[in-house]
Amino acid sequence: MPEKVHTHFGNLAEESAPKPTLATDEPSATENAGHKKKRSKKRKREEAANEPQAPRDDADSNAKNASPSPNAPGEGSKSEEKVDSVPQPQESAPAPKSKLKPKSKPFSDNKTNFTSLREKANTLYELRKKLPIFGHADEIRKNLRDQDVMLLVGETGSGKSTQIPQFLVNEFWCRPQPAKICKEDGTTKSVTVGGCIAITQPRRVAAISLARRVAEEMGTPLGSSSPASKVGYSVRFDTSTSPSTRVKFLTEGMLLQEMLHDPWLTKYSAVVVDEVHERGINVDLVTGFLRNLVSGKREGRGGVPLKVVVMSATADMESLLGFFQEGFKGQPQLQNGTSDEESEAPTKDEASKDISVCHIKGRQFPVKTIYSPAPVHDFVDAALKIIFQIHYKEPMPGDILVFLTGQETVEALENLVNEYAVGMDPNLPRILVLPLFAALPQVAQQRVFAPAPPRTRKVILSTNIAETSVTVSGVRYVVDCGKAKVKQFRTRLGLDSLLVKPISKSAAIQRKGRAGREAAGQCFRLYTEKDYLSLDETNTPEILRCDLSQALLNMKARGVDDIVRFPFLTRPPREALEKALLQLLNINALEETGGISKVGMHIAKLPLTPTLGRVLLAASEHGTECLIDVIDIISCLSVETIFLNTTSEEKKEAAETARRDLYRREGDHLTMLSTVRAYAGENADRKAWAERHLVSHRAMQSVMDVRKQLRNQCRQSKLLPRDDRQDHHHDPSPVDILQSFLCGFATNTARLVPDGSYRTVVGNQTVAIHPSSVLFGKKLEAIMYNEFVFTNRTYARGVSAVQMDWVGEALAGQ
DNA sequence: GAGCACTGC
Repeated sequence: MPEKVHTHFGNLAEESAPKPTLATDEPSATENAGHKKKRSKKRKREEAANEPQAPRDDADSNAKNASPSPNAPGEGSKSEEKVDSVPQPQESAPAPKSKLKPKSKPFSDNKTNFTSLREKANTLYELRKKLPIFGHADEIRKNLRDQDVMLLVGETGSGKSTQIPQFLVNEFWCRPQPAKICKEDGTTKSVTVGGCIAITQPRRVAAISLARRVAEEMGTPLGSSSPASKVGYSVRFDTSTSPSTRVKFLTEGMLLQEMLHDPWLTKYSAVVVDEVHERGINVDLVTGFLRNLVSGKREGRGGVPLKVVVMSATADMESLLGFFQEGFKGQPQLQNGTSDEESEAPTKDEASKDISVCHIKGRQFPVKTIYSPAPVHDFVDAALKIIFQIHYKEPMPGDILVFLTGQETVEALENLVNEYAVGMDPNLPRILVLPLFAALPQVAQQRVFAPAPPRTRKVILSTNIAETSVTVSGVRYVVDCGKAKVKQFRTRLGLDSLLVKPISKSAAIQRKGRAGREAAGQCFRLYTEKDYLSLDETNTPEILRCDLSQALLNMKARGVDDIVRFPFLTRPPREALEKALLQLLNINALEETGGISKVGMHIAKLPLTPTLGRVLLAASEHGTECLIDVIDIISCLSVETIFLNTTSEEKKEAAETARRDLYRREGDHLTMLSTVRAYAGENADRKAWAERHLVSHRAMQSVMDVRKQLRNQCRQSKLLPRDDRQDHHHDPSPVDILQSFLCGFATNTARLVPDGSYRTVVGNQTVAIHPSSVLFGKKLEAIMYNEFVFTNRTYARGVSAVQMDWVGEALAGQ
């Protein structure tokens, strides 16, 4: 029910703003109202390589968001850093005959204009010198000469992500060191340790664009474009490095993968863990492994130290400091026992006992905070008032960024602002409303980065995507509803909940900061100061909010037998750990003793959740054809939803008909299979095919990437024949496929009860088929589902019809 | 009758 609320903010006069009667009289302004289906939705955000975004005037975030393409829209709206673009090599260019380096990848050094690279680097150097971190270079170098671990608090805009690797790369300890390592049989082996710096990032876009930026600053070609390239990156499906790579940006997951093969990280002299405050689960694993590595005897590195820099934007350094100190305290004194005398590695034992801490101010303009004087019940309505208040009162230029909770509230407010703007004083500047959320099609997202037309104020209505992932320039006003949707895994129910929750103080500060990137700004918080003070300090780490089975299997695969003694940055509750262990036992990934099984080892190497990995192995027992089909389905399940929502009514009709030949009565799994097959079988124009069927072309491209990766892996592990180049035109066997899935998802099943609803087989919970399912509204004996999610009610997503006796068998088999 | 944000040999 819409409530009339008075949102009078500070001393800002309200009378000049139009009275938003619409907002208060119109129920649809609320979170659950119905301004929906106005636009095509559900498309994954463009991958890094195609993501043009406006550059910014601070190097740090500029690099993280900058467009890879020199001609991308949005680039150059700020001129400060706009320099002649460096020639960007194209991966697809045919290999020219190069006299210089015949072994090099297609891209030739004779095309790389080193002079122009150097010139550009010189220009950039002038800008680098102005970064807040630049004056700390010597201090940072000294810290890391003396100590192995450094914690660095660098506020946004300090330039830490781009500059730290450059400060360190020419240090003596960063050179490759000859070392001898003891092998298990007692013999020693001469190896080279170190030489490279790894910098981890939570997102692929950031990893790629930072690499590009640092390459420019260092005046070196990027990645695999030249064998002389000193800067590269590595993200899933896209690794670009050269034999000369000294600075490598990678995603956290990628470093974990590298550690699975090289637990001692022998390639690296230093690992920089960036954006730790975001606290994704992978950061918790990485820091845990790194702590063991730096505080241990380094025998696998021949005693050569590994420098670790942990960087965060928020000042929550005490817990990190305590975490690493604990590691040094608990370990035996470093005796450098296995290192050899010729090694030039510093042998200062005491160095590894200490940790340095460095604090760098950000470069930020002041932002004035204005709180709501009274609690706000309808933040869409409150935001509407504030938007027009700002627009009427505040001078141009100055765009408005509004943080909302989800697509629904974004679209509701979008409609209200547009309706309202019609009656606005024609002498006022115009308002351009721009929605921004991850499911928004790429083209629509890009409109946010284009500068506003003359005499127009942009009003960006965003989910928390704008908090970290995306930077919009031109913003001077932030309106913060104080809430966000958070996914939380509830261990006891095995249920994922997506709920609107208050944000943390650090998120509130982050949102506010978005107003002060280019000039002084204002932040309107749609909650009281008292509410602010009662917020949690930091975001709940992901490790406390997610299913731990994959993380635990990962640890087991690395030989961490005693999970309880693993150094967790934040220790998950015992119950969550036990649940995950039980789940791994159920799918036979662990032995009864708790050690990893052969099956588990196999699953751990797959880029899949343990359950999906188990399904893949089960399918291989049903034969090659079943495995091929199950890989197609699993590929769909590991990307965002592949079906787009229909835009207009007429289009909907046509699309529904076109899609109907893809639908399978067995359920979503076989529907996905038929979709992948049809898409892969389309040789003429896959994009047009996808459009005709209202299937997300982007999602399908990811599906094909995953499919290729999984097929390759199955070939390597001999689950698939090496020469399966023939097309797989066999008829799928739904029974084999669904029974394979039941091997992983036996507990994700529900049966129909007499009142027509479904109850879970384990736990007897009520569950409804999600409206996105092809089985929505159908009554079947029993269903199996991939996800059990709570939003407004409990839903099963990724649903297929199964028989109760299969479920019984599958449960018995566990 | 519905979709916060990320990510992986």
